[in-house]
Amino acid sequence: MAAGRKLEFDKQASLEKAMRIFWENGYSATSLSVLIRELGISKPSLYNTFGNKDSLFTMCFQHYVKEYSMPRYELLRTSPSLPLEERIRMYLYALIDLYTKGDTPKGCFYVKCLAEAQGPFFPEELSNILLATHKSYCQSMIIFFEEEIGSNTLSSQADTELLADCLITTGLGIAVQARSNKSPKSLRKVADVSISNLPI
Amino acid sequence: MAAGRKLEFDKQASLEKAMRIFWENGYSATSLSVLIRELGISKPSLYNTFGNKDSLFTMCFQHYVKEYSMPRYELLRTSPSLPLEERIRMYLYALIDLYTKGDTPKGCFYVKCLAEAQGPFFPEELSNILLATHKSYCQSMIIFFEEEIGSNTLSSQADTELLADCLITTGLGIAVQARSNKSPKSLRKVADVSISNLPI
DNA sequence: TTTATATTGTACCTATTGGTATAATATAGC
DNA sequence: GCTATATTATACCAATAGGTACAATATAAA
Repeated sequence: MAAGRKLEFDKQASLEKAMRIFWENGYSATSLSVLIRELGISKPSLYNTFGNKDSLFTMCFQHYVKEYSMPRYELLRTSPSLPLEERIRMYLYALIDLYTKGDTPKGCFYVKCLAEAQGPFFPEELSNILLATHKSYCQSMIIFFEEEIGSNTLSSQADTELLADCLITTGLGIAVQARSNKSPKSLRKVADVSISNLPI
Repeated sequence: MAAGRKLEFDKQASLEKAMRIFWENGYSATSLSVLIRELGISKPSLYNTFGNKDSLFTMCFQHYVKEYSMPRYELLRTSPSLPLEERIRMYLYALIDLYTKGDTPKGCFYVKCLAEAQGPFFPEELSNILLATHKSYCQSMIIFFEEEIGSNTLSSQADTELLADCLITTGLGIAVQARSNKSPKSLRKVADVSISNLPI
């Protein structure tokens, strides 16, 4: 173990807390003073552990993708015996639950980041990370559908890029609606219609 | 005419400029100093004409709804001889053009506002206005579909609330995708799928 | 032409922003 | 127990935030 005084707080727990604050308020509206007050640590401790505001935000975003987005995305591959349509339903329903239930803020942190990015006063490096992540998310959704073709659960005629775009767009729209207090019940109905329409 | 010195700038033109700045950057990331620099007016002039930052933002939002959202929404009622499906397509295509083309910022100001609202540091009065507007937008979309039933262009069995939710959710998702640099071409394809799926 | 009113420019206000220097404090290895 | 290292608390920094007081300036009505 390295010499020196020990950290007096749990780094992962603090990251989770910070992420929820950004999730609720966005990057610009979240100040360092609020962060240190809510995390219960001092400013130098925050800088010592997470770098500056931008790098903390980046870590929060990656934490969200890893711990919140990815597990839902992976529902598409678990239960491979279920029809593709039903796995997509599981995926969308899980997103709806995430966006509307539990003790986390309403809506989707990922979508909030996408909405906030790209302005001239938003740090360019952060924008690049957010957009690159979204691009790779879209790409992996395409790959998912290609693999479905490979395992004969999807017609080889299917337009995988279109399918990916449709599914992702539905998820994004649902996220905005959830943030605006739409009920999970009505959003599940929307998801059902969206699924029944997919050209699969 | 009222006595006193005349305004040295065009109030409507300034409102449009301010709206585009908010559209690009959101409420929190837009500072008064940027606004007065870009509008080319002094701070007291801004306060004299538009109140404070919050009331200027509110005016910008209402300006957007009136001048940008509403005209697209009304495309659903113009050309009543066209099938409902085709009018919905016109509506969604017009939104896609707005979100991706022209000299206005990418994406949808309305969606950006919805995404930013409701945090504890976002002025509560603004949140209320944004959410109330969204609610009434959803409501008027329901009414639109009810009127379609009345004019026999939609089955009386149709679930108007579900139809409204689906159409609006699609529009919101497309707005986020547009902000994230998706091409209008691919978004039109998504819109087409979404329309072909509508339970009409 | 005076007078009442409206807009302007300059200068200023307090509070908060993101970020840091410094010194005290705690720990692990020797 | 000493020493090197890591974390802490306190205090501070310049820059900017939203907002205003005030005097100068321009205008329309009387």
